[in-house]
Amino acid sequence: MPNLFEKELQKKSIFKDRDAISQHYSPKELPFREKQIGEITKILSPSIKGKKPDNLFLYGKVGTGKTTVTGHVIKELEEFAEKNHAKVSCNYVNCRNHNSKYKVLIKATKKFFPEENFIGYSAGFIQEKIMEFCRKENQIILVLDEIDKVKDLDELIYSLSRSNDEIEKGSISIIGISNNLMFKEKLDPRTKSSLCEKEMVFPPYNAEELRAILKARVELAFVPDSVSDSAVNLASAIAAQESGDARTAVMLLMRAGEIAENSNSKKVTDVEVQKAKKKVEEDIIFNMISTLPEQQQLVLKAIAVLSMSTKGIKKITGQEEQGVLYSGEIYEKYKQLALSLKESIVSSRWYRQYINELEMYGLILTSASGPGIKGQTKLIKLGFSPEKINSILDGQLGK
DNA sequence: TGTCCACTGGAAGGGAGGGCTT
DNA sequence: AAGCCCTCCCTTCCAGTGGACA
Repeated sequence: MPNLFEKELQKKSIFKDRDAISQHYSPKELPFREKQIGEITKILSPSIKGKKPDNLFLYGKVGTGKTTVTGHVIKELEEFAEKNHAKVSCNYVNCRNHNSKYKVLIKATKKFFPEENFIGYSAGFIQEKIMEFCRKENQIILVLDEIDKVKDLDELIYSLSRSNDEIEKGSISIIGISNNLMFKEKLDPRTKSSLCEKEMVFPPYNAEELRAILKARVELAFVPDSVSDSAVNLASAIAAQESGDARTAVMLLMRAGEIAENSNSKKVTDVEVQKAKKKVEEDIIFNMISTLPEQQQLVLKAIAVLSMSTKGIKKITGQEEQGVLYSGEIYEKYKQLALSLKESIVSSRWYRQYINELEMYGLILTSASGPGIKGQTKLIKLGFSPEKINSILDGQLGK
């Protein structure tokens, strides 16, 4: 009897290199981003000569290559600087994990003084440490990814730019990256003008571009001839239509590959991509629901239960519609459910807040009541099938 | 036209918990 | 270690809204 693992590893896989199609893989080639790479390179090049590059602000939707492109240019810059004995030091901070001025400074300092631990020291002290590093003629490039997550960004930018004014040698430049297009407008005007000395937009990829990107990835990740052309076309068309997001496109293909593999099929075709699309969507809904607070899950449950009952049938402007509910009756049902589960009950005001959030997540659709309905209320409808949502919730609320 | 109804969503504030600061 | 402050989650209060009904 062969060993279990031996058997498993001997299975023929349609994946050649699974990593190449995972979310974390950063490709060596970055097609359709030559222009952006060129511009960033140009903006950062003064650092080699010991001059301060302009601050740079990059924005564009998720999966348009902002982080990958920046990472690529920075790697090249560091390599070149080292070869030419230029004192350039690049530092990447993801602000999702380091979401305050203090945390960003701590993370940034760690790279320059890897031996020391600054947690507990005041922000001023830490900043002084960074300046000390700059004074040794160092040019620092600080990449702040997901910069919109920093709570006191105005202060961070302000104090960094002031440090720049105070030191005579060396400098700190900031590359801010954000996928929130509205974010820039909300900044303090001074922060804005300081951060956005140079700006660059990463446009979404179109279907053609996505197809080329996917094709290249398929060659790296899959065994030859295991993915049909039309599967690639379909995946890129879906992604282009939904977001122009390369990450979604890649994920779609990876899931399709897994589906093909699990069903012992030797080839990824349209069918697998369609299935993958459905699966990805379900995963998203599942994740969204399972991270909701319990009370909010109960509100959703109330909507699902009512949608399935005859209460969900309403006559609005003469027409019968299935699954449309009034805000008031949902609140009543929610209270009932909470009571039966011995849960506490949130106020009606907070319930409305929950409803608004559920709409933002796309789990429900709402509209204002019009003629034919007494009073002023919200009409609420589930965004997905009540049976499906109900079954997910049963798994969650049982816990 | 006025009153009632069934809500909506802003504002202010409480309190628990967590993290920065001293 | 202790204090302080901030954030998050939530409540209370309330003015406002658009339709029904007399």
